[in-house]
Amino acid sequence: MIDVRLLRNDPNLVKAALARRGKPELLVQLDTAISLDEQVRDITARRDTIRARVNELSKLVGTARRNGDNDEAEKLQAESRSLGDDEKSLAESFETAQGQLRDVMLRLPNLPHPDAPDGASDHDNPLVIGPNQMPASFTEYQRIPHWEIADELGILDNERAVKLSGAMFTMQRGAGAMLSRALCQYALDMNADAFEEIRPPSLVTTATLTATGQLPKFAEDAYAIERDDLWCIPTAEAPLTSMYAGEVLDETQLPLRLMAYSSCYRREAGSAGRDTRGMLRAHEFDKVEIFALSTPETADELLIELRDRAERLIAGLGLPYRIIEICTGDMGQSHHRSFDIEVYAPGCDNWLEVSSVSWFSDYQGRRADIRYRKAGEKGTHIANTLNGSALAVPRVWAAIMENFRQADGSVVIPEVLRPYMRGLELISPKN
RNA sequence: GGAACGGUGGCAGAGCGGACAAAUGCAUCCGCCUUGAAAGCGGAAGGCUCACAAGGCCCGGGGGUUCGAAUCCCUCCCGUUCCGCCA
Repeated sequence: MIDVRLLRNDPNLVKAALARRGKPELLVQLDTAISLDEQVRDITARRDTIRARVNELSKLVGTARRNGDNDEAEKLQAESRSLGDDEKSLAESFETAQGQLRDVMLRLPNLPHPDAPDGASDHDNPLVIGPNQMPASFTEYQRIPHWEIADELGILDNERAVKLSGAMFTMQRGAGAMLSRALCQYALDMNADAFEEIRPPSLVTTATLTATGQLPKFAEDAYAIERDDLWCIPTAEAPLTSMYAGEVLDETQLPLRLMAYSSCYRREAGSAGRDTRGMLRAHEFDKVEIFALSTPETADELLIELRDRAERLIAGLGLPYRIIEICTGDMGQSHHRSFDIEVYAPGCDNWLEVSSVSWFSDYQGRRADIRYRKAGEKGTHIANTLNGSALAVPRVWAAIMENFRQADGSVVIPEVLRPYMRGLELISPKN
């Protein structure tokens, strides 16, 4: 959520920042929020005046009763009772206006960082790093899509996955399954120097998904378990962010670095029919997420740290990659500033988004109510959140297939993964 | 899932219709004392809203009764113990 106070005190600044997202309807929503806020404050003032009088009268009633002055008490009670009706109706108006304001605020996206590049769509995302590790040319035998390669190797069995769960579910087997697990272990081990490993729940409450911004606006994209009022996490970002929800941390605890392996569940409601083959888009996939809670002062450095860590993983695998920055028109709702790492897959002839690293300023922190206290200072501040996919398994898996395929059809396993694959160096059709 | 008992400040824990933002202890901070510390003595400290003050709100969440609710009633959530089920 945007800070309502900022909206109140400097509406033009907020308008200018949101305008950069290039969606005129946002400015209309903004005006709605501003007028609702005025309403709420007006009602609050009137309601509180009445409450103050009722509290005062109640005290007087108590005194009168103790002194045995029952006539006076009756009189005061009558006055208080009549105020009660006004209070009640004002309290109801307050609830209504407050609810409307909250709903509008929850749906408003975050303000882009001043340094985030302007742009209308993903075509305007500037290249920041790379392409790196790009070979001069690709061979014919690398120009095979991974689903064909994997099929030939017998390590991907999507037909049976569909039998079990329906379209857009995948299933790896044998060395393919081992490769998925190896990628996760690799990502976790490479960040264990600074990040505490968490194994979070995969099912979370509505409040948890609201804190990160998936709800209420993007409910269609998430799997809901209605009977128990739970949601399947679309990313470990959700549970990691809400771990400290409602808590007040000490500034010395920050930055707080966490990482988690989890399965991720996405309905992919808006992308039916896209990337249906292979591993590029699935309802369930594995990912290792890295996450940080920080003060606003250190957040920009942390963003680069997280990006560097994600880059190091991809570089370590020897895959061709590049890093782009997300422009204002392509930014996610909660994002303040954001980078994507893309890997080139010669078989698909495509740059695949394998990691997204973002800074959320205090947008999620406010929704989750995560605060910190500075030593020797009164009051609390909202924490900043940052996160990034350290490694999203399926697309990296696919890129490994296509980049490291040999003339004989076998696929070389990147050296860094071999310790996690019982020493296996090569996946060949015989395995 | 069933039963019983609980949920109060950083922690422990009293209060169980009116003077309660809430005793007391521990912890914290500031004085005094001391060479320094401990002990002792005295004092200060909750959060949110808010330019500030005033006012309002906060005793697990929500609703109700009442002139007035931490306190009574309903409901939900969570915890502990016992039973049931179970990897």
